[in-house]
Amino acid sequence: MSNNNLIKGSLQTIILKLLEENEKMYGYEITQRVKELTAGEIKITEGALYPALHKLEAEGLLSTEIQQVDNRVRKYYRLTKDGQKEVTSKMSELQGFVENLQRILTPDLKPGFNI
Amino acid sequence: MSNNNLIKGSLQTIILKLLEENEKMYGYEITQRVKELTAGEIKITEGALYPALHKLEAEGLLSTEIQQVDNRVRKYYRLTKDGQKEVTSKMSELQGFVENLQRILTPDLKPGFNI
DNA sequence: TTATATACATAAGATTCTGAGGCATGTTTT
DNA sequence: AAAACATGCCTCAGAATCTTATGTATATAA
Repeated sequence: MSNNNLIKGSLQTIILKLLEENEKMYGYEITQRVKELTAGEIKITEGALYPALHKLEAEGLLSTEIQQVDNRVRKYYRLTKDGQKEVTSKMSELQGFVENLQRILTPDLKPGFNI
Repeated sequence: MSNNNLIKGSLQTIILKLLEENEKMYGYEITQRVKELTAGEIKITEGALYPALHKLEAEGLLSTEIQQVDNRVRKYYRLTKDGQKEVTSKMSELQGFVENLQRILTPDLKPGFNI
């Protein structure tokens, strides 16, 4: 909460990873999933989410599909083939970054410790 | 260094934590320390570092002290009392964020696992 | 003498976010 | 019935943080 601004750079990875696990999701669903997974501590704002989704789609990592549910429009996103490759890449990138962060912040501990 | 942009938001924490461990450091030293701790994988650019240091000083979290070393000027930074409190706060914030990130990205694992 | 290392700094531009607003429908609360 | 909340999409001004380039200056190594 206080510092959602740490999320910068990792939102794309979050989106891609959730779509790897769920095959297809719509925007609102993503915000709710993240909220529920983090006990309300991380809230993806719509002003961040939708532009991110549009960008990933424009890059060819996501494809979309409109569905009508109860007179409401839903825009489902799913991974393209390129998107599937990108998940792996982005995940190991983030993993590597977090490990480096730990090396800087906890100099007494060595790689592969508990957080 | 494909993605140093993941660092957004954590640079301040890195600076504060390094100063907690080392009592006083100067800018260039910080860039070198981070490079060495991460085997060259994270490079703090000067364009990011100096504005961050100035901001932390303006917020009263760091104090400075100029020293002349071999005809070269060094500007040493150290934590103020407020800065010392802030380290703890920023560290638990970052820790919490990383934990939440893990909950989102590795739904099969539960809190307190190995990275 | 040219490049690299040390050491500070600023500034334009890019990226990514927050916060506010807009539109529309359905349900629940007062 | 009206107001509030939930679902669902979207955009945009402004803030924050970064990259890349540039500038200044000294010392050392090639």
